Amino acid sequence: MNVSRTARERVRAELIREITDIARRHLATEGASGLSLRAVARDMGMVSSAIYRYFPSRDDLLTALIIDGYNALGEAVEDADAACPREDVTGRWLAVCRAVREWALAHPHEYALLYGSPVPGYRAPLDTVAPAIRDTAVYGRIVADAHREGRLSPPAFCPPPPAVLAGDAEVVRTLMPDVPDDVVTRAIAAWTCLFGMVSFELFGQFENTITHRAELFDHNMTCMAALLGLPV
Amino acid sequence: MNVSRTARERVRAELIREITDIARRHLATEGASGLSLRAVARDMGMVSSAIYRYFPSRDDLLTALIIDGYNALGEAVEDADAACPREDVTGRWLAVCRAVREWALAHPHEYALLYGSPVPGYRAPLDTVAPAIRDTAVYGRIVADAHREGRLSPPAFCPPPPAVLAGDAEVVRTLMPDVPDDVVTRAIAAWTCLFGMVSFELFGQFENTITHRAELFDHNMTCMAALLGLPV
DNA sequence: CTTCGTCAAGAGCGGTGCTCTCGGATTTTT
DNA sequence: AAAAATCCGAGAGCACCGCTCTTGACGAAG
Repeated sequence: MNVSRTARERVRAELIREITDIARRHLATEGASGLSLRAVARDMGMVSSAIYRYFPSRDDLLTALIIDGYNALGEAVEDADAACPREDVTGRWLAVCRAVREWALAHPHEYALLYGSPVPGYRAPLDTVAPAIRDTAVYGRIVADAHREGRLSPPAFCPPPPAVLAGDAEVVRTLMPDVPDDVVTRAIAAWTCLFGMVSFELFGQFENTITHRAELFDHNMTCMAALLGLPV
Repeated sequence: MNVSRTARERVRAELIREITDIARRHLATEGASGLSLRAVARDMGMVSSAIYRYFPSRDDLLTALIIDGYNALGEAVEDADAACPREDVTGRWLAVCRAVREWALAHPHEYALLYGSPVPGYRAPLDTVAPAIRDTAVYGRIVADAHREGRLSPPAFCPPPPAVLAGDAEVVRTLMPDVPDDVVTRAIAAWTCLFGMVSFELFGQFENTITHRAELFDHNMTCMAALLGLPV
């Protein structure tokens, strides 16, 4: 009965994969709010109600796409990091930045789903948090490596972080062990600046202003590396 | 005939104002995608088709809300800047940062409309660009003032921006006259970091991680001031 | 062979943006 | 003052949406 059950399960898993694939294609062309179960069903030659056998609601389909998106971005970031020599911490940081930007440019609607305005009424389930920090985990490893190997010399012009942030820094340190508080806050600043740049570019804030976006991005991320204390 | 014409025009203008007010209320409670012309019409005791006499499409209503939002944020930023002594450039920068964050926290859905994922299929008309840069214009004035009065001493650890960015810097300089290229790129970095922080906080990226958000925000914006070369 | 769970299909509910037409009111012109 | 042009609200209607419920077919399990 195990084999027969897996027979049914297999076709079911196959259909789920096909639904998410088509949904991702729709997402790429129409955006999150244009994702319609009926359209997906139409593309599959199914009747719309049949989709509900596999995804109980539109939000559940969205959750699947969000998890896939986080994993895709996380994998891109992991690959970019792995392609660098481990001791070249600045190169790894820049590679991660570029990987985020390039993945976002290649999948704008998926990026918007992950880092743009939250979908109203949608509450991200807990299954999303693990994939959501794959990229951040890579980043934390880079900072931790740089710190452990003594390659981190943060410039002294920043005031020390207030003591009240120590608790939050403790939480962040689970991703970048042993890193001191002031480096933690700068790491957050650099990370938010990275996503701020990508979001500005993708969401149209650079329209009619910035034309050489890759160059500006690289330069600003290099400045952020310097702010972090990485050798530039 | 002028007075009679304005009679009609006046009730028309009044209705337009009432529609946008109700729409803004709906936007605040349901978000952009929950904004429905029929619901607005229902709230006004009107029939849905009547709304189209005043806004030819949902996108036009959205445009009105976007323009209002940019103006509200711009005004908040202008007020915050004006409340500071003109020579306290660092204080003005911090006041602007806090004004952006506080306005965003008070009007999350409007902020999402302005700086979040673009509404698919929606193309912002040209009327939005002037209100859209009110806040940036204030920022530019602060940087320009600081530079003109010799209060800007950018730390030397950043590499100079590549020459290819000179053209873009020229465009940005319309908002911050006479500022050198390297300060322009840092100014962009600080500005994107500001909105990156606000977006991260508002869009849920700090969930389960950062609890003292105002303190982290202030500290990071102070670091950005230092990066810019403002006295800290 | 019968029972039971799974599934596709269809009808239907209430909602959406948007269009069109039809009268009535108002304004403008003659 | 009468006639013409304009504006406007109401209603019906189209095609779409998410979602629910029922029905009937099919295959696996006892």
